[in-house]
Amino acid sequence: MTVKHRRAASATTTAGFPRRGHNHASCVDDAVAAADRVCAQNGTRLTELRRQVLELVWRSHEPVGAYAILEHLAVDSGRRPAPPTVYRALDFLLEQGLVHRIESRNAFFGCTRPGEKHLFEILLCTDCGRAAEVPGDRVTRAVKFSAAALGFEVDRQTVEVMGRCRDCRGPAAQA
Amino acid sequence: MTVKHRRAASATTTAGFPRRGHNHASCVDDAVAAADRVCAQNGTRLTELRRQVLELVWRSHEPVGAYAILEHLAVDSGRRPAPPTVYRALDFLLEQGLVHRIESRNAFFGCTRPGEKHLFEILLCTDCGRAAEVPGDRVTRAVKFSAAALGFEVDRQTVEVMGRCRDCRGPAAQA
DNA sequence: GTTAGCGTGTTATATTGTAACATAGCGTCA
DNA sequence: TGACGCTATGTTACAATATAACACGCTAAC
Repeated sequence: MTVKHRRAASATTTAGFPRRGHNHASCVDDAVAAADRVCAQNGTRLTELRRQVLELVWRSHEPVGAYAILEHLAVDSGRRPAPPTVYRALDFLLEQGLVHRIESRNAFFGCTRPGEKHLFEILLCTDCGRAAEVPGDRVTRAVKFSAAALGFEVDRQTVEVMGRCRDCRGPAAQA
Repeated sequence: MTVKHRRAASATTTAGFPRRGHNHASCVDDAVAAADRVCAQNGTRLTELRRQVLELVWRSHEPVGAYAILEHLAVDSGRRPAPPTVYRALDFLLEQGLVHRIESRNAFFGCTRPGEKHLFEILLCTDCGRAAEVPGDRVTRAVKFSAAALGFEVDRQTVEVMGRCRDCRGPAAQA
């Protein structure tokens, strides 16, 4: 809650796929800390349930479905909430900009730049299943450009890129 | 089936949103003609059912859901096929590159460049509900660029842009 | 005319998402 | 303090989207 959180450098703020064997616990911790901060700024409440759901989204770097979260909640806490409970928590987290929705998978994953208004693209590795968020400035400009040519006013955009991450491509791509 | 179809200029090959009051029947006709050609080239069969589904996808320039297609089939032809029937036809049309899927809507709409291997973006007008396909070369380059920086190998991409089309923005945007 | 392969039909069910209403917690202010 | 209002969560029921698995029939090739 103190000011030192404002620029806490960490794995979660790193664009791209994290290295194998990275300290994932700190990804989660950072995400929760950032969420606390963002909610405080926005005057909203990161309740216990919402925090739990956020942690479950951050359980790995693979996008996670709403019903998978529901399962994990059941396992972790013994109670099994009904779907609306999970969807409402996810809606909240989406509104606060703490998670993103991946349309092509009907799944969610943790935002790596919480609290910053930002446009982004999602890279999805079809081998390992992980997702990574990368800044979308360049793509956004390209989108705006072609839209403008048609008199189309851009409100928001979804860019999801399927392919293989460096780790899955093997040593050849590690350069 | 004759060679004159190969370059039939038409509304369907126009990128962007068609003008209000355009001759939509020719959009549909062109789409079916192109489908015949593509299937002939690919050695696949545009069966009656598949043609019907394609026509229903082309019923308007708004993306259409699988169950809406199912409804229309029921109305148009008296019989009500089960969901797998429609999904199989849609899968076929997707494979042949005759329709696109809009992930953020769970809906489908007709490809305006059938038979050409192409990368594209989808513009979705949140006012009138219409979709338009536009060439995605610029966006594709931007996507490749940021992916390459992370050693990510792009296979395919989904770019969906929400906003307002020129018609819906009114005269100010008609310039 | 038999047969292999493809396309479609059919049944059942899985997966994802929401509407609508009930209950509970919690701060505020008369 | 206790009634009120607001937000969050619980609960029930259902809607919307999608697929698995197996049956049947057509047709093209031999």
